[in-house]
Amino acid sequence: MPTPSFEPTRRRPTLHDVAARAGVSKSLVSLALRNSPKVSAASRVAILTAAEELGYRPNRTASSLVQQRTHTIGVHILDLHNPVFAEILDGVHEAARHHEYSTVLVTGNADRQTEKREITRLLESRVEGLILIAHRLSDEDVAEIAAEVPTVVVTWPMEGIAQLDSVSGDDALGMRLGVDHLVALGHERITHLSGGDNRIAHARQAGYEVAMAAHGLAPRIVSGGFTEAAGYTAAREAVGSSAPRPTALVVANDLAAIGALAAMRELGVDVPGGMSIVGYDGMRLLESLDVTTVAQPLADMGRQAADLLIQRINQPGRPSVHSRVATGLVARGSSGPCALASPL
Amino acid sequence: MPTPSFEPTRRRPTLHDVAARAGVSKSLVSLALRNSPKVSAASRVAILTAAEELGYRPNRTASSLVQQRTHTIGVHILDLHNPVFAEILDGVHEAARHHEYSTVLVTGNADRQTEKREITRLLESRVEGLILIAHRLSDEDVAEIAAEVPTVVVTWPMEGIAQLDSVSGDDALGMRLGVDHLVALGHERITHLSGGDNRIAHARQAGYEVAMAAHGLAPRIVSGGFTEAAGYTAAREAVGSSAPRPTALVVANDLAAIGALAAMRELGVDVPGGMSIVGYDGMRLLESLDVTTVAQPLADMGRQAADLLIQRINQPGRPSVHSRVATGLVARGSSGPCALASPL
DNA sequence: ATGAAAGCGCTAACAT
DNA sequence: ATGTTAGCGCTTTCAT
Repeated sequence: MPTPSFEPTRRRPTLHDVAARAGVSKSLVSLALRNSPKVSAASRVAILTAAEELGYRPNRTASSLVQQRTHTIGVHILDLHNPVFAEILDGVHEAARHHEYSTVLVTGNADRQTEKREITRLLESRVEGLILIAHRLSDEDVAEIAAEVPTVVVTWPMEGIAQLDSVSGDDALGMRLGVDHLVALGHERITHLSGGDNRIAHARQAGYEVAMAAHGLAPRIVSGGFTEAAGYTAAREAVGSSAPRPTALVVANDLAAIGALAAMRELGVDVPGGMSIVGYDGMRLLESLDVTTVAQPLADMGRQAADLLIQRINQPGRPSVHSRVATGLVARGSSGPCALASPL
Repeated sequence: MPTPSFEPTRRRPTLHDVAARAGVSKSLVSLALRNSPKVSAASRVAILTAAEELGYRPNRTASSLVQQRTHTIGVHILDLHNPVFAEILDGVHEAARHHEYSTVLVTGNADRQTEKREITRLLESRVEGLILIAHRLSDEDVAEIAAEVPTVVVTWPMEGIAQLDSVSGDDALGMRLGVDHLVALGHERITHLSGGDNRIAHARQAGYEVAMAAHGLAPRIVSGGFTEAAGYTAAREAVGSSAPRPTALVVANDLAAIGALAAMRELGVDVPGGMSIVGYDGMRLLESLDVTTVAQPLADMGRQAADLLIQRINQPGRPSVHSRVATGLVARGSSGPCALASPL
C-alpha cells in the first residue's frame, strides 16, 4: 500500500482529484465513499482505487459545514487528575459510540475562565450536544449554554432549566450512609473534611450536617478541597486543633481521603485503629488502597448522560430528566470500631 | 444581556444576519469580529452590538474550511485512568495555550482498532499536528500518520521516521536506578513485574535485565501489565511461586505498583519490612501513598512535546528531535533494607 | 446510474 | 474604511 506524503508544496487531494482520476463526477465519488447503493460496482471500484492511490482523506470541516451536522458531542471534564472522571467517561464513550457519535474532550482545569473558553470553542465547533462532567460555571452561564445546545450536567441535579438534563448521585443519602457506618462502629467525634466552596462540596457538607443531627451528634467541619493536597492539609488541621481529637473523618471525596490517609501516616496515627476514614465517590483505585467509601455507579452515570443527551438531540422539546443514581457504602479497611467506645 | 434561544425552527444567526442588522457588509463584520484595526469605531460598535443582540456565534467549521487552518492540535492518550497521562497533559495544555493552539483530546482505551479510528477522526478534522501520549499502533501506522501530519510521540524514542519527533525518559537508566537503589539496600532477589507485551514494557524489562546483570544478579520476571489489577496479579504470582520468595519488586509502572502493594497487604507481607516495592513514572499520587518510584518530569515532557510539535508545524522540514528527559529515583517508604541481609 | 449546479458560513483579494 | 466577489471541500437537489 502506498504512503503518499504531503509536503507543504503539494495540496491534499480532494474529492475533485479523486473524481478526475476515477473518471467520474464529484457527486458520484461522494456517494461511493459513503457506501450509497446507487453506485455501480465498476464505478465503486474505480473510485475506491483512485482514493486509495491518492491517499485521499475526507475533510470533515467541509462536510460538517454543508451537512449542518457534526455527529459530535462535546464533553467537559472538571479535572483530568481525578480518576473518578475517567470512569464516568468510560460510560460516556461507550454510549456515544453505540449511537455513532464522536466525542471531543476538553478540560478547564477547574478554572472558570478556562472552562468558559473551552466550552465556547466547542460551541463554535458546532458540537451537537454538551456533557458537563462537573464544572465551575455560574447558573446563568449554564442556562445560556443549555439554551443554545442540548446539555447534560453530571454530578449534581440542576433543575428548572429548559433543554437541560442531569445525572447525579444523592449526596444527602451518601453522607448519611457514611455517617451511619461510622456511628454503627461506635464513633461520635466524626469530623467532615469539606470539598471547599463549590456546589457539590456544599451538598455533601449539608448531607453530613443532617446526618450528624439525626444521630444527635455535633458536626465538626474542617474546610478542604477535592485534591489529595487539600485532604492532607485539612486532615492535619482536624487532628491538630485544640478540640478533642476526632476518631473518624468523613471526607468530601476519594482523592482528599487519600491525602487524609497520608496525613495520618505522617502523624503516626494508625488507620483504622486510631482514626477511621471514609471517602466519597467510589473510584476503583480505592479498592487497591483498601479505603472505605461512599460509591456511585460512575460508568453508569456517564452512560446515562450520553443517552439522555442523544435523546434530547433527537427530540429537543422533551421534558427535562433529572436522574439520580443509587449510592452505596463500600466498607473496607480504613474504617473500624472506635477505640474509645470499647474500653480495653 | 439577552439570551437568545434557538429552537429547531429558528436558524442560527450568521455573519450575514449580523451584517444586515448592523447595516454593513459581511466582510466588515468579519474584520470587526477579529479586531482588525481597519474598522471605524462607529462600525465596530454597531457590529458588536448587533452580534450580541442576535447571540451570534462564529462557525469554526466554516472558518477552518476557508482558512485551511484549524489552529488545533490533536492529542491521543493511551489511558485516561492512569494519572500519569493527566500530568503529561498539563504540560501539553500549557504550551499549546501559550502558542494559541487549541487541543482536542481523544483516547483509544489502549485498543489498537479504537486508537486508529480516533486518530483518523482527528486527521479528518484537519488537526495541524498530533501528539501521541503512548499508543498501541504499529510502526507502519505511525509512519503513515507522520507522513500526513506533524507528529510527536511521547514516552519512547521513535527514530528514523521523517516529520516525527519524540520525547521520552531513559528506561534503561531508570531501571538501573531502581535496581541500584534496591541493591544498595542489600536486596538480591529482586523480581521485575513487567508491563506486558508492548514497547515501553519491553524497554523497561530490558533495562531491568541489564541492571541485574551489572550486579551479577539473576533476573526474575513475572509478566504483568500497566494497571493496578495486573500489578496485583503479578505480585501474587511473584510471591506465591515455588522459587525462593523475592525480597523486592521493581514494577513496570506506578499503577501496577499500587496493585502490588494491595497484594502484599492481602498476603500479610509487610512493606517494606518483608518486601520492598519500587514503581516507575513518578506520578504525584505516589507521594501521598509514600511509594518509592523512578520519576520522570511528566509535565515537562508534555510541554516539550507541544513545543516540538508547534515548531514543526511552522517548519515542516526541520530534522527530527528525540528528546530524552532526566530520570531520577525518588526514595520513599515502600523500599527499605533487606531483612535477610542484616541478620537480627 | 451519473452529472451539473447550487450553496453551507466564512475569509481574503481586490476594488473603491 | 467599506463593499464585491470568488471560493474553501463537500453534500444535495434536480436533471438526464
